[in-house]
Amino acid sequence: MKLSNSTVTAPRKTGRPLSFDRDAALEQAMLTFWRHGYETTSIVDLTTAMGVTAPSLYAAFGDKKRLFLEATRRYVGDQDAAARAIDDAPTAYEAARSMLVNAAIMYTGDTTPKGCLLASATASGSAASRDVQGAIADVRKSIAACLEARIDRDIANGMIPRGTHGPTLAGFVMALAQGMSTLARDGASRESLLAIVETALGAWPRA
Amino acid sequence: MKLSNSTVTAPRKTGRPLSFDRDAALEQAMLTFWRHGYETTSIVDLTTAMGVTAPSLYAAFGDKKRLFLEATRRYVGDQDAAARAIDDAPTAYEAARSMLVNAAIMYTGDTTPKGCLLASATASGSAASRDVQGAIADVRKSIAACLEARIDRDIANGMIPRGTHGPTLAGFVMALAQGMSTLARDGASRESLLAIVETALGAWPRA
DNA sequence: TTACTTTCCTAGCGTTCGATATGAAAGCCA
DNA sequence: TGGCTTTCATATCGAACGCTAGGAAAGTAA
Repeated sequence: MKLSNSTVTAPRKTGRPLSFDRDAALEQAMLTFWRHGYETTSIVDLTTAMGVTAPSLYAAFGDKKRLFLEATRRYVGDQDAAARAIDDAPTAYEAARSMLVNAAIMYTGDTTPKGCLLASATASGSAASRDVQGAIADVRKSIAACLEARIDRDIANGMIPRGTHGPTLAGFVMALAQGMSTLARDGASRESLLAIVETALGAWPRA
Repeated sequence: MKLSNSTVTAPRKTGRPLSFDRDAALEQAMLTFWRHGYETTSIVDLTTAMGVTAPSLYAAFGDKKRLFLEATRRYVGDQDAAARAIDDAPTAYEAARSMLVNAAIMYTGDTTPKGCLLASATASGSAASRDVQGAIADVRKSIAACLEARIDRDIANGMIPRGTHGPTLAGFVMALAQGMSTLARDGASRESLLAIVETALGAWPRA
């Protein structure tokens, strides 16, 4: 299941070359949105973090909304390995486990903001940014659908009891992952989140 | 365990009386912050919803920050019954269950915004509002502490296996509650959240 | 060198932000 | 009635917002 779209940037042939590393600037933008959210990050916050002036930002990324969506694709791309792990895991249980463990680790990095960009950056916002909120919600839903599909495979294979409701089990894992983001933002340690994951997996349906 | 502070408003003796219902205006402010978040709600949004001009808002509530904190106290007050239910529940299991069920119901009301104000209103924000984010985090932590104390009682009473780690179990319940807010914002139905709660409770430690 | 293309920086656009000065209006109390 | 207190509506304030016009600068292509 595909979670991210890759943007192919056409190489320039003439004209003055870019004086900054577009990829590194996007990384800084992603980190800034991750830390401070979409609407609550200003253009000045971004230009400061990216080391770029406002006109350069707009020339390279369009506008604030498109920069955020591209930063989000980059963030999700960091989780593509986890997405493949969902499909390729030996069982849906192992898929959910690795997904939650990876989340616990990613939310508590030393060199990155705490929590999850998808959980916090558009958790609230004005009516003017409803489209952006919806775009991030769609990313969450695609992850849930990926997990749900893996769970349904195990239900069909009999590795999960027949009576199990796939959407509920997937929703349970998603809710836990999103909620762990709040705990991480509140200062929870990586170990405490990993312990919560182990406890949560006790709810996995057994034959 | 106490979760909210009540503000006693001294009754006026002289002067022109208030032309609006302060309590009803606060209710509308609370609903607006609930729907759109703290920083992403403007003063114009508030004055429109409250039916009050800006100078009246500032005279009655101080400033935006104090209005939000008072609105938050009002929101938490709506959950005081649930907080007492935690302490008075026959078991920690029943406390967690009623807390999660109440959350699922509260997050999916027909006449209120979806999700949880405590989970979304300050999920992200600029550095300028770090104090407000911290205040809301403290409310979350006090709820977690309340639940954790109830769990510890059951561990001491032997109603929960001795090896159980109270903070982890409380954190698990908190993470689920916070994460269900995201699902509710994404359109999850009340029934789906209640089903997730039932699944999650399968992780509760058994003797 | 001379066009041509593209990015660079400076400065500032119009709008919205949170918050307020000001004086009239509306109630108590003498 | 005449103070006195407090709230009212009008009209902003300076700062920050997202965004861009305009011309110099730096590269390629002829």
